[in-house]
Amino acid sequence: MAHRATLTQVAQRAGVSIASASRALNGLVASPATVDKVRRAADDLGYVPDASARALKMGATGQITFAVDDIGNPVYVEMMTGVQEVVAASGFRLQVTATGGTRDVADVLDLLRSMRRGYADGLVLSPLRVTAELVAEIAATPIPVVVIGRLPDGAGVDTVMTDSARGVALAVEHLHAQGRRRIAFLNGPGDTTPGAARRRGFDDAVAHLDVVASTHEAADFTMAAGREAAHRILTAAGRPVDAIVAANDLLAIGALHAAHDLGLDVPGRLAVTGVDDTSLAEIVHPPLTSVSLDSRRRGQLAAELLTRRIEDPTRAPQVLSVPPLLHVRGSSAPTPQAGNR
Amino acid sequence: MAHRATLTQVAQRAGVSIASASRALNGLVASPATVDKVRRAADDLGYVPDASARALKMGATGQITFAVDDIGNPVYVEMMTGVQEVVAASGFRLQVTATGGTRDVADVLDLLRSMRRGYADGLVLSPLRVTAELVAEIAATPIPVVVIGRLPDGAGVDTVMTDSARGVALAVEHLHAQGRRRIAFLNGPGDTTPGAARRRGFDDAVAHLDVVASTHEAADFTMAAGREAAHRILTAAGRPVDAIVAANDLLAIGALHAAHDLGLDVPGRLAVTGVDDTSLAEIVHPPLTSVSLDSRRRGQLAAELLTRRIEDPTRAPQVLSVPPLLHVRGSSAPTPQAGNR
DNA sequence: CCGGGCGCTGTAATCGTTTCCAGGAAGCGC
DNA sequence: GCGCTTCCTGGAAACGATTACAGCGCCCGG
Repeated sequence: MAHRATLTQVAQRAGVSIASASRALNGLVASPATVDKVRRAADDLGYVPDASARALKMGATGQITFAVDDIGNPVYVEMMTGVQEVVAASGFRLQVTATGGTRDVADVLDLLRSMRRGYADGLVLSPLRVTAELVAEIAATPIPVVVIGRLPDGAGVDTVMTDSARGVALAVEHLHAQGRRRIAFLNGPGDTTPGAARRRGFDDAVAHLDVVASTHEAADFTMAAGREAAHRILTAAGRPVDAIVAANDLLAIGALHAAHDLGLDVPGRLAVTGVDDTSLAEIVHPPLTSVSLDSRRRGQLAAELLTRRIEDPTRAPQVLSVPPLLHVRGSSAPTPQAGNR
Repeated sequence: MAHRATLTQVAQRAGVSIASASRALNGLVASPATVDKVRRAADDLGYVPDASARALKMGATGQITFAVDDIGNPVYVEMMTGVQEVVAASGFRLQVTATGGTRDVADVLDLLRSMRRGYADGLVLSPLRVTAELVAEIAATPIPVVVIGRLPDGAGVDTVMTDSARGVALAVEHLHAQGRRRIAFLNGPGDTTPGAARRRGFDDAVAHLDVVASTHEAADFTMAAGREAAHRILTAAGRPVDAIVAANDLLAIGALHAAHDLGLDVPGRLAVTGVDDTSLAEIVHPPLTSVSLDSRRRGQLAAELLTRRIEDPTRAPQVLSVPPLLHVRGSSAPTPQAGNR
């Protein structure tokens, strides 16, 4: 807990003015002799420039904020990794803020408002729910914002999206090709952006296929909610479903558990697919077929958009998209009798 | 991207001096009339105080940094959650920095040095490896640091530890009580702090038990490394082991996979236990018996120590400890046919 | 020998806040 | 009416850095 040296002290010790000291340290015009003296003095004192003072003077903090709704979900961890990679490479520091639970949209508004204090030079945001208020607040934020997700058309904000509707369709088509004909869709809350998109994808996909389809909503994008909802699906009266398409990996894993609880063989009696292709997909048994939306890549792209916009705030807003990709694993294996486990 | 209003503008609009404006907004002495005028002006202009300027003047940023080695491990996510809870409640903002991969200790030193720039008012650190250099650098850091883990005695740093050696012993004793007698310890890198402690715990525990014990090291605290090492353990010549004690959940899950690859029934032929009791333990099948070190609680405690020290930097350094707790689940069920859960 | 240009330096202003200090206007008791 | 306290206010100095500007010495050509 030693005390910090200031530029004034360095200048004093080197016997020059603070202006010269600053110039010497920043590689601006200065005689070799001065540079040498100042360098030595700075080293002796262990001088490091103060971030707040520099930020105040320069009008830039060198920080970027990533706001995430639910740190518990590995998806966001992966996104964060992607963001961090790019952000660190550009010389920024990453600041992560958890905007509370999934239920509260007020939190993220608070965050946006607090950004006006100038904590960071840019913000990456991945909101679960998009309201008009949110869009307005983003527009009013004095620093560049990049959204991972989907905003209303013409929002004029840099965005990285993915076609998760198409992703769900990929899963449905895959299951259909494997001969599954009674497919249930296990969605998260329908009023969230991903919930709405994935439901649309499911509906569109089943519309032109000869399958018996049904849709169900879990209370949350969590494993517990998925397990509970899957129980309902699997114990409902009538002919049993032979496949569950879950809107995300956590829900899918909940479905795997429900199947196990009920003694249903996966993939023999029931196929299950997830979305996000998180690390969890390879951890469970049977390994989970899942649609990758490449969260890490989305994080990288978002960070790139952001750093580019910080450099040149006049750029036209850009919308990038990452295509979904189906990863087939054991949970949707073609034939029952392959019988792993 | 509207431009930001400054206190000067607010004061002008309210027709008072900036001193009065500042006082009015901060609830210091000011007449009701002034407060009213200033409030109104501030609202009109959408004024929010600038963080950098305030930080410069006050010498405090209102930020706390949490440095984590490996965001991929759910343990750290849980710790982060705990830290965030306390930190947010105290009015600080949390900044998370990933200090690269597990292999590089230089990173965390860089981070510590960069803290001297005054980015934050405090730092929570959970280092995987502790070197003399690290301890020295911590001592030289101008802001309070709290370490989650274990430092050399007398380091004089606030610390939150857990008795992970005892934790491993709990697992061993449990397995012994269930009748397991040929127990393998699946450790991560032995040169890490947790690796060393857990190995010690294992050695001590088996020393006074009638078991055949062996120790093995995986390259990393990851599932892939655990699977690979467990393969070696399970295919070694001689009488087969009937239990694997893994040094963490990821390794344990790797072992579950290896067992499955080899067609070994868990818990029938082989019991497996993990450490950390992460959310993954309940995701796998059979659910993993694991020793909880309550990462979230450790995060909370660390954050509390930190905020308290920030308030009063003269406090004597404190070392807190969280006791390990064994959570028995299916992967170590007593008898194959009991099949609980 | 003198003036212009060049290279380097120091003084001082500035970023947006907070806060010390001095001073003015009331209010009060006498 | 006078002195005192009380309350509020504005001016100005910080915090630690960057940087515009002016000034200094020196070299060089004419």
